[in-house]
Amino acid sequence: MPRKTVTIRDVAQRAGVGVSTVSYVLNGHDNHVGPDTRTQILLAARELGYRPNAIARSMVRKSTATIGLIFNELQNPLFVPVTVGVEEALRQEGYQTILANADTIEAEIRAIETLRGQQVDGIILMSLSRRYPKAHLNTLYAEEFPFIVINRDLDDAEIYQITLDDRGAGRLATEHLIRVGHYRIGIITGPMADSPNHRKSAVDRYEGWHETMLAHQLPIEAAWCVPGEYTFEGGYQAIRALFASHDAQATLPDALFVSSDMMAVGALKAFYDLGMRVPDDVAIATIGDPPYARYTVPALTTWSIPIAEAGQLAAQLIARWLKTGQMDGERLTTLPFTPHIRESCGANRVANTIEG
Amino acid sequence: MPRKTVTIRDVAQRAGVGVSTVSYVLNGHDNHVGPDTRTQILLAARELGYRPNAIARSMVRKSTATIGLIFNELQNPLFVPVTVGVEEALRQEGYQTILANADTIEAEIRAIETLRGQQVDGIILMSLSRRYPKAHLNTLYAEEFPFIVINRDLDDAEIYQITLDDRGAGRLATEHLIRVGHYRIGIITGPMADSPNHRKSAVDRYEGWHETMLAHQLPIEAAWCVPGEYTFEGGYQAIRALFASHDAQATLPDALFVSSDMMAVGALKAFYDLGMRVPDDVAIATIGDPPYARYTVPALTTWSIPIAEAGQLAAQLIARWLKTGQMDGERLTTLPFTPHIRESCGANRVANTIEG
DNA sequence: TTGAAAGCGCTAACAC
DNA sequence: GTGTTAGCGCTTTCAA
Repeated sequence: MPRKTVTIRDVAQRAGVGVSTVSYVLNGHDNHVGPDTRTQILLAARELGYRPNAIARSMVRKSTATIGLIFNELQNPLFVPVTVGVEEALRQEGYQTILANADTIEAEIRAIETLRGQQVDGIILMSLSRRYPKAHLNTLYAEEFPFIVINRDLDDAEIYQITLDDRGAGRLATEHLIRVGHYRIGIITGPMADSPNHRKSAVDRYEGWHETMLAHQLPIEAAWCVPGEYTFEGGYQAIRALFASHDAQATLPDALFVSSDMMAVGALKAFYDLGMRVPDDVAIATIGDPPYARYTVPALTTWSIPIAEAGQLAAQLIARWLKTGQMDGERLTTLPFTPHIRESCGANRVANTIEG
Repeated sequence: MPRKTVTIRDVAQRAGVGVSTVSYVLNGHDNHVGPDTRTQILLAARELGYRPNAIARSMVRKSTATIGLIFNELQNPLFVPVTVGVEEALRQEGYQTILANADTIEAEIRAIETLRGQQVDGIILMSLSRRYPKAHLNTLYAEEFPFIVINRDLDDAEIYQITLDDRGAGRLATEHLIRVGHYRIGIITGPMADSPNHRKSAVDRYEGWHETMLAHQLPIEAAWCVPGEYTFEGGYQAIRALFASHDAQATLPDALFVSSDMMAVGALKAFYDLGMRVPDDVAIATIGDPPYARYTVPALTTWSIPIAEAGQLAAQLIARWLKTGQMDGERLTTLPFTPHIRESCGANRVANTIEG
């Protein structure tokens, strides 16, 4: 049967003391409480099966030790790693995580209201890398409400943000391809500015590739830049378009920066269907390291998205913010991608040449 | 600057009414409130930027409209779909989701305490399919606290549970293989009872395969049953063990029930390395439909785990429980797996024979 | 139709 | 050292 809830009052009564003493002991503010009183109280609490009511505590403390995590696009594969990163880091700092989904800006505004109504101490917003209206964020900021934005294309020097260095990733991947001995390097892009599904990361990765090609004075063929929308299908079709239906005497790239893992898997399938071998006929470098990236044939050489780290960092920052009551340090942190060199770029060609 | 929090009192004052009237109006219990009083109140609330304090409300209502979701193993790929299923369904019912991680039973007990301390209205436990101590669940049950357990090997007729029909899935996959024309069907098993990482699902899937083979009077060779631990490596090694190092005159299976998707990917790679073709040389049916299952070469024929549905159902059940104040209906619901027939079992052999 | 007032369970001055 | 008490912001009798 549902036992009547045990309150601090019951404990006090049972221990034969006042409620405040119980409160002190239970909260560890008991330097000034006699040791036997203390024992009595602890005992009484145990016997009664007392469970502190966090809600009541929150009300007087005006802090709930919970923070809200708002994400848009549940189906986004980045959702897991952020949530994990946030949840773990927050738990270590003594905070609970409340989840809120928000597919649109209106929903986001509503979620923020709800979360604030629930008196969360802070909010972490996990986004697609895309530009959104930001009036509601400015309001939050003006009210000095603690919040951190991850991976949003946000043009604001004041709001605390964590972004991912997609441009750097494009650079690194392209440089790796060059280092390994390629110079005819094409790119399969994600949803660029002209796509309805536009992501800033697609543009950034493209720019990383582009500036690296420029820096190395490598040829940039317009035909070697094919859109793939970050999807398996897109990657597949991009390869078909590039390799299957080309002019017979056209030069083709011998390496590809495929700017997302899903597209890379599509590309792999396309090459398989085309009877071309990766990395022998064409090398592939990509971005994003889902669990299966190491199990494709060949395993993908890729740069992983530091999204769990972003979640973790956001959690730590906000925890510090709440503890110190103010925010210091950089407003914008940009996290680097991590390389995972596997098989899809092959061994170093230059080295091979020398050795063999 | 952080505006001082606006309370119902402020609104009442500004509207020139009592707090209770404001409360009535704000909660829609205003049949008996004069229309202009009503308007005044709404106006005042808007002007002041009033935001109801859910914590304070919870305290008096003794209900927080939040439910806790406890999962063990954050890295479990099933985590996303459950969370999504739970969160979406709960949101529709007007509840918030609080996340809690708990890798061990001790952590689970603690998480339950914390969550109850936070006055969640109910708890959903998402588990590995494994047997755990359950005393703490019995306590919960005895206290009539609303909670639902998903996917735990729980021997209890009273606790509300949702389980997944792994055995049926094993049956379905094996039957499909038979239907398509195979009868020498081996199995790669997951962590069975003898594994330190034991999962009940592994045993169930095995049994599904076993009883189907029996039912069809098909040969069951001990050598065709190889353990793979549900991992890529395990799947890979299992195939090597089975096909690479066999006695020359030994008969080999022409089809395999690979009881998890990850192992199937490992198997695919092993067959590739062995120079064997799937499904031509050997057909593969598997369990679990991660996003990449359709993008492998060949695409996997598989039965997807109804885990999002389980989350959704759990959410709906618990919402109903909370609304009606009691639980009715079945204590145990077992959810079926859904087939995704793709390429790894090949076309129907019998049909091929007839046609060609 | 409306308002005053009594708590919900807890914390933290403040008094003893 | 320990107890009394005043709220935190809200809902909901109960009177008016």
